[in-house]
Amino acid sequence: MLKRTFLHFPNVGERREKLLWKYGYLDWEDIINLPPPSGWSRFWLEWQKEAERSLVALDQKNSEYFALSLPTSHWWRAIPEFLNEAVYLDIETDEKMDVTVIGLADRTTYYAFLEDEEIDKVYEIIFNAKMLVTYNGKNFDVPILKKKFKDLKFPILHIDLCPLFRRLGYKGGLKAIETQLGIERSHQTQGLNGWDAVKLWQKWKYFKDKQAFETLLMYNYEDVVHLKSLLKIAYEKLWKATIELV
DNA sequence: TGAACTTCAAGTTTCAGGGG
DNA sequence: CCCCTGAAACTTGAAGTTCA
Repeated sequence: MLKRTFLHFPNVGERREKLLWKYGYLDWEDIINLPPPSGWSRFWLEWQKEAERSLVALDQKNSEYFALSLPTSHWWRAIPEFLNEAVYLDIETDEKMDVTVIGLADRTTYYAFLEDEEIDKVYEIIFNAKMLVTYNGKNFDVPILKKKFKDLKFPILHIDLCPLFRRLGYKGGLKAIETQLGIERSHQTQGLNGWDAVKLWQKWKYFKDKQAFETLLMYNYEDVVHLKSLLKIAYEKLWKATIELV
């Protein structure tokens, strides 16, 4: 999808991009190798230069380049290209919005960090990622982490699944969407929400309730790994919706 | 050729919604 | 309980088209 994206070319919006597809210009190579459609020659040289720059950026796996040049609402187009370098993030907090658990996953592994424990490792994992994936993380997880850890560097390419699913017509929060898509929670965490996670932490912190602690970690684990399946589903649906309109 | 109209892209404002 | 952004609707402005 990324290679057939022209929205970052000067004077191209969704309308002209669709027209180009219709005329048979399907990716950056076509822009470089084919002559312009009649009446569009005034744009052609600039667009060819941008197509060249985009090919170089993709070859260098430069996710920042695309995040900075594409409108945020179309960042999802870069998902397949940076899937292997994605980091999935979900945090839990206490009632004062203080971080209690930082849950992270990369392509192969899930990590849970408690409070400030091993924070260097958190910095490293996030710093090395080329794409960040969250649910409502732009409004919640990222601002909270940035406030507490001021020099934590996030990838600019941040896929927040919340607005994407809303655009696809799914109402409600993460758990509601999972139910609609047939993604199941374990028996242990069934029916729990974010506020329950706050209470589980309190039970552990003040009453050393080991069971509550285990449940909290399971809850975070499921939140984080479900992001992986949701990301793929969102991409498929957005891609189909974009192509259908051509 | 120039005035009126059309077509897009891009900038601005407003408000509803999901996280712990 | 408290936290915050983004999409939609509307406006502006540049460039193109039509027609006398």
